[in-house]
Amino acid sequence: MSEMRKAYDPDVVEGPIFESWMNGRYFEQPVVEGVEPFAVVIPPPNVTGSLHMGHALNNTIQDVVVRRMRMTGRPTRWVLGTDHAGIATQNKVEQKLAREGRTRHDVGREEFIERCWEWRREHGSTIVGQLKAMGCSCDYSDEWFTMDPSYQGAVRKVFVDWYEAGLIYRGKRIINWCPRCSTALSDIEVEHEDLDGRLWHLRYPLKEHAGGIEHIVVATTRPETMLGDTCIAVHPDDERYRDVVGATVVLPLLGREIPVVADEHVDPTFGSGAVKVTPAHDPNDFEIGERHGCPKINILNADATISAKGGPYAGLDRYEARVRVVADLEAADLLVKTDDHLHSVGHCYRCHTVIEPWLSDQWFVDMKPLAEPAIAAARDGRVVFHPKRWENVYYHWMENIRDWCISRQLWWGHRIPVFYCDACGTQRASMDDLTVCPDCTDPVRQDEDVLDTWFSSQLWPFATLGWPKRTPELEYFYPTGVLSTARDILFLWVARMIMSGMSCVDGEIPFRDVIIHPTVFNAEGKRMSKSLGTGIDPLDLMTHYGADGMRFGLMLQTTGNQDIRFAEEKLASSRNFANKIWNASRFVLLNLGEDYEPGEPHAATVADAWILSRLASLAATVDEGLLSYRFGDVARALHDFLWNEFCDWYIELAKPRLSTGIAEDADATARAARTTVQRNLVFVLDTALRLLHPMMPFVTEEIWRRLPLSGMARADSLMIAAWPDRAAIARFADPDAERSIEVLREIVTAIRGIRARYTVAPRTRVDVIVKAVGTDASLIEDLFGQIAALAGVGDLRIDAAATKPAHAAAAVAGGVEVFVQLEGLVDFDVERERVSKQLGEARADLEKIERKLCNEGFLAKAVPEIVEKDRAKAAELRETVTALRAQLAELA
RNA sequence: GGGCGAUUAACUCAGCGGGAGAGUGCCUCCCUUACAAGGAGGAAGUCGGGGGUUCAAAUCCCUCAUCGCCCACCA
Repeated sequence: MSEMRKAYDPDVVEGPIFESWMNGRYFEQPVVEGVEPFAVVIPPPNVTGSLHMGHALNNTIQDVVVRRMRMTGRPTRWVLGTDHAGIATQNKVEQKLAREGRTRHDVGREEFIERCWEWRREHGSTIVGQLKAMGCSCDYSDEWFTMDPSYQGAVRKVFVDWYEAGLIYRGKRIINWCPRCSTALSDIEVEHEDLDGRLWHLRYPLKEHAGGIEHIVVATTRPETMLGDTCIAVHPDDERYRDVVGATVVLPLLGREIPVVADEHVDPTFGSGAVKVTPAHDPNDFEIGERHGCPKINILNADATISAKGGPYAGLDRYEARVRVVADLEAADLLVKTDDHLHSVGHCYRCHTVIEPWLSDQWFVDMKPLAEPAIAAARDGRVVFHPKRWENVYYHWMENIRDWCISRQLWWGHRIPVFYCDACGTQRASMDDLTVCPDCTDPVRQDEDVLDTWFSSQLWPFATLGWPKRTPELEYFYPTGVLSTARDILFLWVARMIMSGMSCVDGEIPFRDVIIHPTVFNAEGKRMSKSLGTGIDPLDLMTHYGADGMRFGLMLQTTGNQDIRFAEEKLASSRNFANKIWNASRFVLLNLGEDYEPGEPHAATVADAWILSRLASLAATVDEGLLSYRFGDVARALHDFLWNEFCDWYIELAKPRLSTGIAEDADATARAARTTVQRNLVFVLDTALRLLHPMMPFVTEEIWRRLPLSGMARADSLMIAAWPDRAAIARFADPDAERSIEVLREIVTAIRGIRARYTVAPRTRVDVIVKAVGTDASLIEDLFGQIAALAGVGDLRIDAAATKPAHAAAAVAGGVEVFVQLEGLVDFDVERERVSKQLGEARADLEKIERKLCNEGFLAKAVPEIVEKDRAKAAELRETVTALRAQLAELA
């Protein structure tokens, strides 16, 4: 094993460590009969994607959960794979073709799909390599892709099953059409954005006056859609329009005659109370049209130009047509007015083009029957959301669920397995590719469309375990344990996995715990976006801070909050933390030497008892914290223990025994003391490294392999070493020792404070008198040597009746007085100012607490422990005030 | 229109019913044989405003303000 460098260098360490994990095949997990397993499926990144901050966070979370579980001995598999990402991949390949001056239609469907596979072969492993760089412990030997042949079989099976069960149907509906992607989208793939628009008020003349009315005013935000109007609707109870219901309106510009109908949907208080109805381009208007038997005129082509139905406007782009229609209406004096109007406009979630509601034939899934059991699964606690509040978001969506448009007019994806026979007019879904009609033997044609990518990714937790085959993996690892993801795909993916999982796998949920992690925003609080240049590349972060530094920095920021405003300084401090641990470990290892005999930890001194007690507390905090997914709390606890307790105090407290025990003239007692402290250092470090490993896998592994462990404690890798048993470590809990070290820390800090105030050189010893009585005195007496060592004290004396020597600076710490002899150094003005300030503060505190103790309500109603605690506090403050008064008097 | 989250030190955030904390930054001193990516000491906050509940409120309730997110058939 190589020499430990002075500074931890992730570049040198991470590669070989990861390779050793791969070689050890620790990531792989076969079926082990009779032992309860634990599985996690990775949210499959898009095959087009590269690692972004959301991935970095989410995969750190999963790796932490998975690594902890693996160390507990549960057979653990983290299933890996990528998503074929229909629209995203198709866009990439189309862009590539465009650079060759061609479109997908030039190359044809077959070659285009081959191009997509080629693209996947070239770029598809990018993100997997990046996961490895992060140290993610996925099973890389079992990588899935949502277009794998077996996965295609699973998708097809679900489609056919649901089709035959009547859950999938085809219909002519208003769907969301993206003119740029040239495909339908589901409702939740549309992102609504409030935009400043306009509300145009148009005057539609009646063919013949009715009830004294010559024309009806209607309002619209999309004037060009008037080309497709097929009726005017008013509310049935609206007195103003009572006489025109049933009358005929002459549609401006086109001259089409359309009726006025009465419909409950119209809000009589909005605008004029009359609505133009365009059944082919608005979902509400579609409903009205259905109810009144009005024609549905589609005035838009797939690319959002005006269709032949648009008369003189045919061929114009939708926005150009808008301008022309408005201008023509104004010229005809049919434009009443134009208001500014803030309204919500739908955009494609892939390319942000404004979508058009468009009437077309599409495939849908009837969701209500699927949603019911999935709602019940959350209600009865089989599926639990973390944080819990997301459960309500889930219920709200699931209980108002609408049918899912699953057909996409793309080429890259799972082709809809429905075959049409034009000869006998039948259609059927089939597991096998059909060429001829089973009924009439005429040739059949397959549906041209592919399925929504989410239709295939919803099968991820069971299709990656071999479903529809009843594989041993499926029987063993399903349901999985944890699903961690971002909140923006709660509906798109998580809810649908629960529904499809329960539908396909015997009603069994796909996972028990759902972690909805925070969204990572940049330092300005804006969404990280590659295209906007507001993103941060996790790979850059890893080169600066190491994989461990990035991971731990993210964990520190993963609190209950729903957003993270990314703070890079947390990564810097995490890198420093790795270095701190590295050096502390180097210190421990350098102090083991030839003479080290491994053995059990032992609380031989107060310091030993204290650090073992703190370790017991840490083990409990980390274990409970990870089980309840409170990553921020766990990271903080590890950081505070290792840095502020182990490094700052225990190692310092250990130094005298280490050096004394190895001196030439060391006796048997001194040598034994050295051995004890060595064993304690190794034990505490070993345990802490195990607890830290899930969050900082590389540095912990590198150090741990160097520790001289034996027997049960040893393993080939920390990855597969035993997770600390917090119940077993709990035996070290020692509140008395914790209090003692607290007093020691206060006294040492007080002496150091005085030294700093008078800039006493580090090597200079100072003489100190401690004024203490009773238990304090004997406690301090026990810690004499250690206080002296830590505070640079020469002569340390304890005296119950001491008064402050003339040339001393004084401090009050933890109820005892400390006098530091500083011949000729003390500045009495400085001391006076300081002591009187402290006295003021102490008196204010005392006054406050005494008022409280005089309050009868407090004495009667507060819990006894609190009253007792405050009484003790008051007593201590009284002593402090007395001491400070005396000091001030002496300074006068 | 409905729902959710946030508002604590200059910055990023913990704390969520009993004496205001961390990291970063800032000030002073120190290359003391684990660590200068460090050590020691220090300054810094009427816990968004206003009500209320309670012996006790940063913490619970109401309300207002500001910022952010989600859902909704806002012509």
